[in-house]
Amino acid sequence: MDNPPDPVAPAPAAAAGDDVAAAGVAAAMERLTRLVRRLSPPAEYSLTAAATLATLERSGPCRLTDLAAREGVTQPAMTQLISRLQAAGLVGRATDPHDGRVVLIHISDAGRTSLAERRTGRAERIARVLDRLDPAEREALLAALPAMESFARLAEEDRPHAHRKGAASS
Amino acid sequence: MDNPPDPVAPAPAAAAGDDVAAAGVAAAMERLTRLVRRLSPPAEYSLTAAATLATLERSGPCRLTDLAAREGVTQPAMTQLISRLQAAGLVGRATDPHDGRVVLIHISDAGRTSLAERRTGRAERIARVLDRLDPAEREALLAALPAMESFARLAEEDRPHAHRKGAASS
DNA sequence: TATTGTTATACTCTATAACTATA
DNA sequence: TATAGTTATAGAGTATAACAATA
Repeated sequence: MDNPPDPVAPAPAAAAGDDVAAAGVAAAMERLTRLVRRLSPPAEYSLTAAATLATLERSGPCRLTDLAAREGVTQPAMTQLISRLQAAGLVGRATDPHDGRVVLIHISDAGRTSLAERRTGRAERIARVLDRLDPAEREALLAALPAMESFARLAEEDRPHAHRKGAASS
Repeated sequence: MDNPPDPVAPAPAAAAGDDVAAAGVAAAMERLTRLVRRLSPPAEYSLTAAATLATLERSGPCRLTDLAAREGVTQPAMTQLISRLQAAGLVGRATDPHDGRVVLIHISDAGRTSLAERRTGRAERIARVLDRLDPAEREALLAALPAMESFARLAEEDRPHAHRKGAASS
């Protein structure tokens, strides 16, 4: 694939071998990302919407601000997303009795159903591909699932500060 | 951020077979997708733009229609994307001498440089996370990279028909 | 005053439909 | 007529800034 042309480049907190490993992981993630869009149903709702629903299902009612932070979007963006989801009947709003400012979002039964259907559809497609994968590779893929979970968790924790993103040029 | 104490139960660990496996893969992909957006803060250009550039770099000059099909977007969308990338100096257009209708897109040196920078930046972040991953898990993740490649390739072949509208779920 | 959330506005990206040019 | 690409227009999704309500 791509070979880092400079063997010097001392990464701040990474060993030398990790550079190559990271490049491989990066390439794989790039490819898998495109894949998700293809294996997902024709965009009944967006990726963020699906992720938000999943979070609500997994963690229960959640404040809007927390949701926004968790999904990596701004508060206004989450307000609008929730409004769309609410209009579609997939989530509900409720005010916190202890704090009048707070809005608690919860997934509805329809939301759970929709999420389940989406997952089923995608799982079917994935299963079809897995079925055609080399057994050894399938084994390797499944063996790496816990690692992916850990990786994702670590990566989500790894952003106390926004790593100098150069003033977002555009 | 404050409380991600979920004991991590992505798949109801059971030896049921491909169904469970697919669900696990689906969950991992869902999570990794969100991750890509966070680990790719450059936002210099979109995910599709990056993927398109990568395709052009990997496969050489390409017809616009082929690019659109390959990236899973419509022809007009690709026309506009290419126009943006061309305006940014990252790709170039050329007419096919054999067929006046055809437009061949090629990546420019600036495009290659930009792509390399993007990859480097992301690889650094990934390396930082990998560094904190449990050695056994890191091992498992790296061992699964070829499988991910194969999986992605198979999945891309698995769509003889373009997407149709309606009948979204399942 | 600080927070939680909403509204206003602008921009990016994508899709469908209609169009031009070449084969 | 069929194919390759563009233009026109609409809509989703997001961000920043300004605002209202509650603590």
